[in-house]
Amino acid sequence: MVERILDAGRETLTEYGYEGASTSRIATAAGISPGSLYQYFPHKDAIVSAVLERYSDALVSRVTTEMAGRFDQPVPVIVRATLIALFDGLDVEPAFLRAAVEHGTRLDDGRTLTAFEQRIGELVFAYLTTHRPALRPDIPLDTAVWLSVRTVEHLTVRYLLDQPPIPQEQFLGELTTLVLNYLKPAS
Amino acid sequence: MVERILDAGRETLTEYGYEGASTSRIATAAGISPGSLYQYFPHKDAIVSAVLERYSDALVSRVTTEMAGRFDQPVPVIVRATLIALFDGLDVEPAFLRAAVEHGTRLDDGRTLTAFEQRIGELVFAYLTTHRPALRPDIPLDTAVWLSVRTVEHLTVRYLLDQPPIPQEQFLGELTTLVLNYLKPAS
Amino acid sequence: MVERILDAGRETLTEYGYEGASTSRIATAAGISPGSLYQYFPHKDAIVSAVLERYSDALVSRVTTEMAGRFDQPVPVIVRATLIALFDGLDVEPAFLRAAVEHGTRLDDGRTLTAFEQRIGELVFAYLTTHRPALRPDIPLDTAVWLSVRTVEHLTVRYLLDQPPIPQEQFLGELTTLVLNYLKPAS
Amino acid sequence: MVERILDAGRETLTEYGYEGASTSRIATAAGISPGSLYQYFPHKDAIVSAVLERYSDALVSRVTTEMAGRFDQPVPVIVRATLIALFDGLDVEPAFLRAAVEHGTRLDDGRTLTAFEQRIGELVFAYLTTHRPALRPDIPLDTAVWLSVRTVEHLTVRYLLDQPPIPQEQFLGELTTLVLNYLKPAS
DNA sequence: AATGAATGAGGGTTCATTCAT
DNA sequence: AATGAATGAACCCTCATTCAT
Repeated sequence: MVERILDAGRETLTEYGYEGASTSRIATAAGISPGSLYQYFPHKDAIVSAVLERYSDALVSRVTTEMAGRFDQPVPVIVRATLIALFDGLDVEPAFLRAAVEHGTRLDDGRTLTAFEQRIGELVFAYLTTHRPALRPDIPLDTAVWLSVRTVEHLTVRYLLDQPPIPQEQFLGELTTLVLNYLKPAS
Repeated sequence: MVERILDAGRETLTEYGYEGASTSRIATAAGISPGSLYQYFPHKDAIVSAVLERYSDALVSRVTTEMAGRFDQPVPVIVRATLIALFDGLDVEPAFLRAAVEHGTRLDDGRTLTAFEQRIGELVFAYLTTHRPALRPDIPLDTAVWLSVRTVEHLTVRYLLDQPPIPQEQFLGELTTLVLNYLKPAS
Repeated sequence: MVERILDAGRETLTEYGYEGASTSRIATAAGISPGSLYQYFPHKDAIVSAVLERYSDALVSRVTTEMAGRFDQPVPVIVRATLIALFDGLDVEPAFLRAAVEHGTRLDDGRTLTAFEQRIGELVFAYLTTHRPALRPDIPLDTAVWLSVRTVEHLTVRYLLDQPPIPQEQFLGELTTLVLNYLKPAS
Repeated sequence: MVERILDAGRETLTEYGYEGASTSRIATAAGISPGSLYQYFPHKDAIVSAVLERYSDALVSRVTTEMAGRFDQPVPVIVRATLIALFDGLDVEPAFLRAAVEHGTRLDDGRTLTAFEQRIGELVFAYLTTHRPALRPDIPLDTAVWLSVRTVEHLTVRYLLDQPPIPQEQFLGELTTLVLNYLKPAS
């Protein structure tokens, strides 16, 4: 049932956008009455947050799996693999992605987004730490991770949302270059 | 009068945030009645959009001026100067910046943001075109601009909004490195 | 307009009782839309409170006038006159009186009732002070006033609400006796 | 089981007040499910009424016992004893007393209160009848009882609820005087 | 041009009651 | 008997927009 509400929430978010996702619409989409929503969630925001958290978790999980299997591989390989995993994970209905971003932007509720970036950041930090020798020696790791994670995330989202006239292959290639050139030592 | 409404809109956005900026609050701040708003703007969103457009214009103008005076200078110099100009231009009241971002996220209204990026992009494109020899030879310029502009913009905004524990100097330094390493030829 | 809402509030209270007096019913009774209520009152309770305050004020005014014109008359005369003034003032539609009592009972909102009793009490206190020699010498005035006011008020309300099989003349006579015998010196 | 619900009802009334005493809270307090409430009571109000009736019964019983043991004693003695018994009986948690009064005020449900007053009234009537010679000769007994009972009850409740700055001793003394002076013959 | 009162659909939420299990 | 999830009408309140003045 929680599941059903979450699905309905996602549908509604996708169809009506962040602002248009009213409790009554969510209830209708779930095939239940408005009151029933409150049997499972304390208030509307909890529903929306849960929807996004579920998605965020799946994404983290996906990226984690991808990286975990390659901790011993060289930086270029893992960066590219990670980028692709993230790209694929974000390549859902654009309308839903847009709603998620709108939510992530919200003051109080940015938590889900922040948490997502935090988790991905930790992962990246761990990996880079073990590969420090392959990196630019003077790099401040914390800062580099902060920048990299947000850059990759944002560019991917924007690419999927705005659909600029850039071939997907080229986009991924350039994004990879962007990250690698930032991390690697001046040859 | 339009001016007065725009000022009021900005004030209200800053003080009450995106959601809290109701028409009646804007009207009050402008010292007029709610009805009068509609003499100058077709609907609320047009007001908010105009407020942000004005800000966006100022920002473009600022960056343009900065770059224009240095078209003959080497890439690292101009990149750094541009970054700083943008940083300073975005370093307004965080509450306003946040409201602007919230609005920029909106489906229909992303236009202002898009237009901003478009204009900055053209500028950067023009500059890079004239400095093509100093760049990585295989770089696809359109794409590189698309990536660079959005990266710089977003990271700066996030830095100002989230205030991560990164010294400003370091942030600007790393951001510069990120961009330069992406553009320059492998040495 | 405030007037119209207040009248509508009173009507609604009378017709539907305290619990049944919803904002939409009040708005309907006033011939306006629900939203308009909030142009004149900050929230529902303010409307109900104002309705009752208006009634309470009228009542205080009536009793005050009655007493004021007789400050120089002997205790029995003024007591009886006051009782009758109060009786007549409370003799409105029983349904409205009932709603008023329900409201007076409410925790937060008892203020109107308390204020009413306070004001009547002050009046009575002033009068009795000037007639102290005609009273039971050992009487604690504050306490006596507290008791008398609440007794008279409550018995009158109950009489009007419950309509016991007691002739009105007898009720007023006995109530007068009750108060006078309490105040006067043991003959 | 009915007992358990009644206890739960009282607890809930005390803790959450009249308005806050929802069926689900009562059910929770009783350790059963909301649905089970309806196995024992036709609707919510029946529960609340029963809670108050139980309390009312206890009160009547207490007063009855007190009076019964003194039918042969003089009026002042029994009046004072009765007043004190009532006072003590009403001196429960104020929150519960308040809830009881709120309920007693209700249109349909005033029955419990009325019944309480009726029963106490009968008792008082019986007593006064046997002591008629000690009373004011012209007193209409029915009416006198009606007035006395409601006066004593209401003043005591108000005293306990509003906690005016009157010492308890003085309150009881004055209340006794009020009643006795009303009943006794002009000396 | 300017007003600002009026609108009214829509928002999120509560809760007494029902009924399939 | 007992459950407790489901109901759904009703609640109070907000606010972008309109329009008579």
